[in-house]
Amino acid sequence: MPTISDVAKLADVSKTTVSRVLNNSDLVNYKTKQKVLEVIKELSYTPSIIAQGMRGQKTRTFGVVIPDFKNLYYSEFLEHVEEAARKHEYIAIVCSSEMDTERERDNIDQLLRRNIDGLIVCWYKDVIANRSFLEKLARKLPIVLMDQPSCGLPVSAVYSDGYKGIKTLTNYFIEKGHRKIGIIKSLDKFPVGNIRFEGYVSALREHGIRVTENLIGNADWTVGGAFEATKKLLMKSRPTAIIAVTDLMAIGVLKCLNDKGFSIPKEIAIGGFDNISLTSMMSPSLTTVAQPIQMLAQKATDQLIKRIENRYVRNRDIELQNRLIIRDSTE
Amino acid sequence: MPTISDVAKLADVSKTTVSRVLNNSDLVNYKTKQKVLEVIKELSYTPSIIAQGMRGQKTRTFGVVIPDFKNLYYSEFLEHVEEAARKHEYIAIVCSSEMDTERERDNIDQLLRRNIDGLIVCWYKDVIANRSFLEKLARKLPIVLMDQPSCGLPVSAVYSDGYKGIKTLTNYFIEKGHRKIGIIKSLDKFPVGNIRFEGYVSALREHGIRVTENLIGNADWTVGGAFEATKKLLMKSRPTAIIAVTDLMAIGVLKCLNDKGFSIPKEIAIGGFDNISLTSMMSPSLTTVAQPIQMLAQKATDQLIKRIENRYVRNRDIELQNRLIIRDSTE
DNA sequence: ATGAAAGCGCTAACAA
DNA sequence: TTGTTAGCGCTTTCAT
Repeated sequence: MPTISDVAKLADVSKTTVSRVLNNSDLVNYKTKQKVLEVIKELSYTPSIIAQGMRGQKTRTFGVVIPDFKNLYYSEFLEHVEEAARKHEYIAIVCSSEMDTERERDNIDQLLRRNIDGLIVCWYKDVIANRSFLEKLARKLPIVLMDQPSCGLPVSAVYSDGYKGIKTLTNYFIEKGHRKIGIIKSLDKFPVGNIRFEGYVSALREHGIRVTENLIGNADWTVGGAFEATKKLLMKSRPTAIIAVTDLMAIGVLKCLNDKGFSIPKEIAIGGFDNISLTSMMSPSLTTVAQPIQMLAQKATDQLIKRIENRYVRNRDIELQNRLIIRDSTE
Repeated sequence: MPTISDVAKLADVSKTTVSRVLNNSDLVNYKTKQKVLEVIKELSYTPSIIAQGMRGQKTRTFGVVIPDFKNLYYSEFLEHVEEAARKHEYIAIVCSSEMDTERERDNIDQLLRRNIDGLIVCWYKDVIANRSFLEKLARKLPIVLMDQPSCGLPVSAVYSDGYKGIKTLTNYFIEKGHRKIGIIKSLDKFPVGNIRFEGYVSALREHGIRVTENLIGNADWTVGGAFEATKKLLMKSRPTAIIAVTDLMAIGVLKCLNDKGFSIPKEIAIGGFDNISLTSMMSPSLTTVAQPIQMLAQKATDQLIKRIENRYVRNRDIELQNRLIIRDSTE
């Protein structure tokens, strides 16, 4: 790889002049500039961002940590983050923790050591329990937290309201006459999942429907996990509708119901959350609460870059609307 | 972020000594080492890989370019690449070109400017047509080409034999008595897709079955594309089995057949390629040619890192075996 | 309008 | 066993 010195030598100018040309300074004579540009082209030279970063403390690179590459919600998210980053000539380094906390911290360490300018954190873990970790991190560089509000932490946050989303979906089922509505929620204390679950509880309560333990299944965030959870749930009860707190899990629910020979939506209806593109390609296609994934990604990226480039930009919570999309898995 | 100088000052030694401690040199007194380690811990200092790279020309970072984040084959591939990279304390920067050539070159440029040590290229584009581009690239850094042989290019390659895979699948259908076997292949001249298609052609020929245009559908590599292609195909003919050259596309085929009310596999059987984890979660579960995705990822990463760390390691083609997995989409 | 020199954080060659 | 010095590729004073 040619360096700025190579260019300088060939163009018979100083490194400074080359640097000026690169940065479009107007303190350089037209002819000189042309000559330098020619040499740059000839050597197909591009400045090393690493070296630039070394000097200027900025690498035009930010990190993205996600829990799981195989969750299509993140696939679509990443696709849009990448696109948004490109527009600003930034590049994203993506790390997946595969749902392992230690691995996640490790990944973040590795990213920090590579002088990233900022970080987008996709987490379904408990923000509060990780408060001090996040606070320490936020002191080092701008952070955007995805899919949940910032809860007073010194970070920006971008999300849609999972509580409202699942509540709307549940209300829809209730309006359609369903009374025995099952739900496949997430294990443990993952606020992203819990908040959605709370929406379900609230909708039932408001309609005077009792929340019963045997209509509630617990699963990790995978298709297979939801499949198993649904199996268990069906041994305890016979709902007329099942909600999954993510589309990926809804696919597992669907598989289980299909295997057992239930007619969908006639015998059991299904609703999901996210609106990943695959939902429309299931049989039957899945009713879901659509998150504006592209907009979420774009807002997150834009907000992060704004904070990186201007230290006076303040953190903020950006809430976007989700909306119910009715498909064939409900009547 | 604290620097090596901060540590040196606080520990009252030189930067060199700190550096020695960091790199486990044994030329440092035990007590000094303890003191330095203490300070390192106190400041929670980690050396900047950027600065290390600036000096030593290595960043322990490699690039991965893929065509599409939403193809679960790549999701799974990435998951395993990440894991393999971690073992060597490398980190991968992933860029998706979203099937856009210009964007891909752009991404590669951006990666190069960040001093990556090597590059894994997932391509279904024509290697030959891009020969000079790849040759130039390979002169700059070690390259591993995925999913197709190196065709004499100065790169390493890791793949399983798509020709043999689809041929095996096709033969299986033929043995089961199928004669009208449709195929959804990829658009244009994408060798990865074409090679698989050739396996289909060869199997038919060997059994004296004519290859008919109206049993062949063309699609991009998406679920939706395959869905449309299947629709078209069914207007021209009524196969008893349909092969898709990727599982993702098989999902599109399945959706189309389900929509039309065909009983699977009784009226029409389906076969795919890749064995992404979702295949077992479709209804019915999909018969497919399993690529050893994890092993492919691991071999690719290991080979790349070997080449990075020892310039005398030679490029090689690594071919792994795929195998047919029978599930419910075929009898 | 141009260039020389210093310095970003680190390591390696050389000296002590 | 430890430290001094130089330099990786770049930008930014500060001179000229």
